Amino acid sequence: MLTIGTLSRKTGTKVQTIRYYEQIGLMNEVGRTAGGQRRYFEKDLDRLAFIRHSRQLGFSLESIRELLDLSDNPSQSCAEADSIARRQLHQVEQRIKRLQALKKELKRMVAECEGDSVAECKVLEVLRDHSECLTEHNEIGA
Amino acid sequence: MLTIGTLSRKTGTKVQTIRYYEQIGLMNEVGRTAGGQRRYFEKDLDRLAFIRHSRQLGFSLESIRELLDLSDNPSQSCAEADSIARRQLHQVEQRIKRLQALKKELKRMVAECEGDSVAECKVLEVLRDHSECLTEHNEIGA
DNA sequence: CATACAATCTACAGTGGGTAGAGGTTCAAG
DNA sequence: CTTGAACCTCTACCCACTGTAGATTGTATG
Repeated sequence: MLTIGTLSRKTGTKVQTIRYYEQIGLMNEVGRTAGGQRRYFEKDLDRLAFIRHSRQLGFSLESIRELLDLSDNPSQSCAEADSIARRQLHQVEQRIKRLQALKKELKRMVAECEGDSVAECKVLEVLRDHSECLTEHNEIGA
Repeated sequence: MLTIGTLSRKTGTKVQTIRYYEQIGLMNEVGRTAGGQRRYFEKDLDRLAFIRHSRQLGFSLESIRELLDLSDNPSQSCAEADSIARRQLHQVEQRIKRLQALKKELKRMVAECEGDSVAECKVLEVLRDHSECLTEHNEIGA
């Protein structure tokens, strides 16, 4: 029987976060002591570790919910889990692309800035006038 | 005199968002018609364009607030604006690094998955056991 | 057995950066 | 003068947590 603090330490998840996962139905509701404190089994620890690892790989809680459902039903096809992972991979690749465009633009901005007063600051000038940009970049909504 | 809708169209910013920027003090409060509708000048349009462009480059609203302050005081040193931009560049580079680690791990996961039932799904297996990962990856808090 | 104190509990508010909707009013064209 | 698009305020919601207040419980030690 594990306390919530033990789960927290073993998975690097804040106690609040574990209770939050329970609240949104990602972690199961578990048994309580007479005094009302949560007590966990090893399987709960495994589930939490799965969740945290998936989060570290950037999966949304919704995707994780689907993955957990699949994991709970071992006779189903693997194709769906595969497709969720591919979707995630695609998203990560898109984000990298966008960030690389940003990086390029920021580098240029910083490199060209050599003025001493704000009046001739290249950084501010570029921000003022989008037309000075070489690439399309749109981080908003990334 | 420009309406909020005109600003919205010219900058690609939702009307709600412009009002939100006013609410948090990023856009100035502007004059109103007798009926209470906002009316803007060109300088407000410029300011909004600056904000949107900065957002597209990934700057936080807090950073943008600083940049606007600098821009409003043209006699100050350029160094601070430069440092904000460098900080942003650094953040973008860090995010790219993290995402590339994720991409690598996801690619491996997807590539190795050839089982047909969930029981032997490599994707789920990797998620279950972090020790199967080659790289450190931590998207959480990115 | 009593006490101290860390850990836990619930409930609610706040983060960033907006977005959506209800329900009402104003502006400008015809 | 009527119509209808655009505007107004206000509130609640999104994601994935995080922080705080104030009360209670569990456990180690004297």
